[in-house]
Amino acid sequence: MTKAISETKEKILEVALDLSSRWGLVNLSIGELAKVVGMSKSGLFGHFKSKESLQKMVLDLASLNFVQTVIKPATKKPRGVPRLEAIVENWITWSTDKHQGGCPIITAIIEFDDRPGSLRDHLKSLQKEMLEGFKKAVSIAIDEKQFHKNLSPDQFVYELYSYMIGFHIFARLMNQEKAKLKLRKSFSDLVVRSS
Amino acid sequence: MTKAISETKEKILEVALDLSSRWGLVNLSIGELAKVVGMSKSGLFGHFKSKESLQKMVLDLASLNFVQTVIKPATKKPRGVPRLEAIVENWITWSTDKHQGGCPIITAIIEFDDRPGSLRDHLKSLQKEMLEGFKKAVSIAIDEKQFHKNLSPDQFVYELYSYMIGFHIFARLMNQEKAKLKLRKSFSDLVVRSS
DNA sequence: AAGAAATACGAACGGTCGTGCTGAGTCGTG
DNA sequence: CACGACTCAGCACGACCGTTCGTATTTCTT
Repeated sequence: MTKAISETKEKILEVALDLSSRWGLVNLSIGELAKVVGMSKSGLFGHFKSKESLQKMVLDLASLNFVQTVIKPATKKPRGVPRLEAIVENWITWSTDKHQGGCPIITAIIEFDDRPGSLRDHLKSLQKEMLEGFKKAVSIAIDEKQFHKNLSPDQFVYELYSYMIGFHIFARLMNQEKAKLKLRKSFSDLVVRSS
Repeated sequence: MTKAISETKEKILEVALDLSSRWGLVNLSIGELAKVVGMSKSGLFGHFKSKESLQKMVLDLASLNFVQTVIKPATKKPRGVPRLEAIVENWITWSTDKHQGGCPIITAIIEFDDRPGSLRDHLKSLQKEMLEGFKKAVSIAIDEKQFHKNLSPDQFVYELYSYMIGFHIFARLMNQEKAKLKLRKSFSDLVVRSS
């Protein structure tokens, strides 16, 4: 299924991801994208049969990048709390350093939460997958006796996820370093009261 | 400064707020808006000299509604924790029952966090005002000895705000009733550990 | 009642949107 | 060398965008 992607297509998708992290997937324009990439609108369009398919591929690239920079390095850390800590730190890096416009997935979620269609469904399943991964990491911490027995992974993940999104917004509303401090403080408190 | 707004203009702005809560302020189209309201594009446009001014007025209406349905009723509750609880409950109502597309302000924040301009500045100041209000409510709870002396209102507000936004997203990703339960649980835990 | 101002309309503007078609250039394979 | 497959540019399409203009109708002021 995962066919080799041509070099041009890859380049296009990278630029598209960058643009859409700033202006959203909906307002990603093929003409503008072509201008930035340096090719004609129709030439670029030929690679994707529709805008929706382009958007879907951008989403998949974003989720691939997310796994590669946030999840995968974290799995090399010891099971339990250290792994969760790595996820948070990697996520901060991913959402601030790697994307000019912040986490492109959060942007997409807000954009599509009221736009029915296959893109929204796709996004939902990507998110569910991610949340399941987080839940599993929490369960492992419970198994390792780092978190207490009756902690609800669901609730933990809800709070963690909320802090992350809260950071994403606070970072743009106020000094970004302050927002990082807040996220780290809230997260470590969450860990302490879960232990 | 607060001139009387004509009936037509009010009606337009109400529809515009409804539409933009679903599809965002950026993608709010004057032609579509006119069609829904039932008047001509140019006739509608005449009320606002530009799209940006329309967007600004929609934002102001949203913030006015927010104050009226979330903040004002809460100030009638006893100082401290009951007032904070009222804010949370009113906010749930505001973001789920009163708007088809969820809290329009959150949508706008995500849309404009990377779009420099006067709208973004306006939005930022509205948000800061709101956060200051929350902080004040927390400080009151400290003064009333309901929260312990060395609690940081800043950190409390960050967590509360994060839970709210987290709810906004979870409600669309999963069963909405479950999301409400999560928000209420996290909030009451927050209150307990702040006391 | 007469004039001024506000309101709303239809038509049209230049521009951008996503998309389709045609044809030229490039490439690997026989 | 010739062939088909692929890649990309050029051009054009219909639709919609925000905005302007001229004009008819209503409403307010005097």
